[in-house]
Amino acid sequence: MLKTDEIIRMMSSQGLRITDQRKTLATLFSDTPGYLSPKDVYDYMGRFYSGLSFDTVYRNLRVMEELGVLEQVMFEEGVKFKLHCREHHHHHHMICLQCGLTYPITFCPMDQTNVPEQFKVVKHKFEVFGYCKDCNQEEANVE
Amino acid sequence: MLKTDEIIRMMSSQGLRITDQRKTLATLFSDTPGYLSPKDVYDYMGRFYSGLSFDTVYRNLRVMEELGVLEQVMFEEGVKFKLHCREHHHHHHMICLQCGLTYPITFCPMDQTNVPEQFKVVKHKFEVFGYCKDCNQEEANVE
DNA sequence: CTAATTGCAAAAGGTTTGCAGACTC
DNA sequence: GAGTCTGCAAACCTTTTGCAATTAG
Repeated sequence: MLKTDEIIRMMSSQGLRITDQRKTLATLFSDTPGYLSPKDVYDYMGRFYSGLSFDTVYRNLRVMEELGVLEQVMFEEGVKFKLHCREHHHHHHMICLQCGLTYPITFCPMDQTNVPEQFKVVKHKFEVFGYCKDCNQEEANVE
Repeated sequence: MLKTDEIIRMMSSQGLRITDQRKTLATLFSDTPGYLSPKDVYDYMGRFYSGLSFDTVYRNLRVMEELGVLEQVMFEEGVKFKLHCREHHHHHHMICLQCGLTYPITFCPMDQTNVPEQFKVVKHKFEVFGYCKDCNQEEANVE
């Protein structure tokens, strides 16, 4: 995982200015193991910046994504962001529906997929959703 | 694939009224091998109904989805619809980025995925994107 | 004839853009 | 000091909702 100051350094080296908000964003994402929606980010940031506006959050998410610090994924509920994986090998994710935590899946199903003769594969998506150890337990306790 | 009159019958048997628009919708989807966005549908329908409104398109897409005639999938570009697969077995899709055509993939990667001890899997997604035979050829011709 | 469907208008989300003042480097 | 970033306001796009008129069964 990227640490806060690595993120800061990445942004700074690209000519971006390091504002308080961006520091807080860097900390937020380096402390969060999973995906965050723009609203999640806005709510979190709002606790520290009273006059915070949604557009700034969006702008910073975009900037950080274009820079390769964050990666963006489309869920049923909308767009979410997380730190860009630093894994060197191609991999997929197992994602907790409760807390957003992700585990890497090293196995890639493409290796075993029969592609029709003239179909040119460009990309693929393999995602597993469920409840992680902790969230599973919580759920069990509630019942 | 479902044929137009099967779709009509399904809708009718659920107490839905069969309007001209719904007949056209049924035809559109039974003739389309792939995914359509609400806008695609609206544009197509608009050619036949001058006063067409977007909300009616949405309402009908929703109704047909709730009825199980259509299935809805989230792509990067937004929501899209296609005829609900009638395949009996669980399967995945290979999707053409150009024309939206889908091929079924019978192989399911979940069988070979190592799930961490206490992770409870709820659902998964495996999709392959690329260009189908026809669109591949077109692309080749353009170059 | 009755209830479902449609178009219109308007609202509700989510996301983007232009601008002037504030701030980083 | 120059140029970037921020908040504000407003625009934009997609999707939903309430209502009265229309239409299918």
